[in-house]
Amino acid sequence: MARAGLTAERVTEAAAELADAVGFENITVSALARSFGVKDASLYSHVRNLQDLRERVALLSAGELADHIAAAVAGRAGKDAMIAFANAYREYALAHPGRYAATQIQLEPAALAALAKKSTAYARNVELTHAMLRAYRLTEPDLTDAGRLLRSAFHGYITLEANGGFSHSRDVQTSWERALDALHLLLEQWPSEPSRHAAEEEGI
Amino acid sequence: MARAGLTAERVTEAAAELADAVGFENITVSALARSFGVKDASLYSHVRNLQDLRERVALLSAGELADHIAAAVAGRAGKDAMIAFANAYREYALAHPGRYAATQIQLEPAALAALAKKSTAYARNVELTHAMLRAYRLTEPDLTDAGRLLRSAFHGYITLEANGGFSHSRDVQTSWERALDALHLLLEQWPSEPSRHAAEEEGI
DNA sequence: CATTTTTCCTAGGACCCCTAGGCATTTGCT
DNA sequence: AGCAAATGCCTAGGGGTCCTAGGAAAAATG
Repeated sequence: MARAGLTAERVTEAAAELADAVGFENITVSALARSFGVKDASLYSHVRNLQDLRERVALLSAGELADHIAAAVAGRAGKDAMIAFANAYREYALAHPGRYAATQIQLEPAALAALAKKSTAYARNVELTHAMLRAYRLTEPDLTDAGRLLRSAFHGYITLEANGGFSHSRDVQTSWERALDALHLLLEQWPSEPSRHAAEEEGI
Repeated sequence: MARAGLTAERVTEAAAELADAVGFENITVSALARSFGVKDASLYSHVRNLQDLRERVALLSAGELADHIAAAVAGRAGKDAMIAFANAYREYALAHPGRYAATQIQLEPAALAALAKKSTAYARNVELTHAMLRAYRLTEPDLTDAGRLLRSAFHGYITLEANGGFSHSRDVQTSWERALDALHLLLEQWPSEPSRHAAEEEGI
């Protein structure tokens, strides 16, 4: 019988496709085997187990996401860069929901270490965030704090949007653009110290 | 043989416990049955199927979350209310990760409609957000936009935190407090129109 | 062409979801 | 209290998934 020509890469790629189609949580070794016209046991020559498969999809996707963002941000600075970053991030997440979900799982330290040589897609994402923020002249620890807030807002907005969390009639695209305007403003005036006003009102 | 005394409520409650222990995605009818010392087929008298069980946990949790927030916000206004809201939200999510994850699934319209009489926990959460924001004197559509950004930031921060997305050494609690300060500032100066500055730079 | 390696297979165990149908316990009615 | 009805939990069983062990055929290597 002619062989299917499987490799770890092809399997991972197909798993990513499947994830986008049915959701990352719902990918299954059986379905993957069916899509190759192969018995499920055959896949275990290329992938250790389901968890391993998921981690491979996660690493693939994180790399793609970083590439997509890097391409969008290249040559831009300041607000332009921030907007481009945010839109690239959202585009990828909405176009590839399964892959994006994959990037959110926490990897085994082993999996991370094994792929450290591949310029860890994960670290790149954090680097990209920091590079983008440097235009706002923030220094540590503000850089980390602002980066966390920004990534939280992006990630939160996109997952809520994708899960139907925004039931209101207000247009989602417009809200997104307004959110980016607001975040830009926030970065320009990042409060370097906890507001004194609040501290006074708190104490008694 | 003595009966276990199951009801839909007790089963749902136990499922919520289980979700907090092993993760919402990993709750299983079998494990639940074992925890009651009962065969798994027995649970299907109280719960239609696994999806039904998940929806029940989601509704239970959404109600608890709304209660927790409402209690924290009661009697507060302005920044106090915003901080209390945010901290209550985060507390619940970190203390009950499985339940919190449950609140993020999208419910069947049928499930929502069936529970509409129970003052839909979901609508209450949106209401609470809007009530909190009214102190900032925002009007529609800014109210919706700001609410979406705020919920996104909270949700995003918490899920990233829970999934180990903040690997940096900077203290997570401090970052959170700084994020709340920043968001307060943002709400006080919410930009009612897209910034003209950006519009000029965009065009050519 | 012979040997080694790789790819894919069959067989099978463990766990899970869910349905059908039956006995036993509890409840409600007279 | 006694009896019927409703309910709670059971056994039996089918189908799906993950994964391992060991074998056969194809491909790669000498």
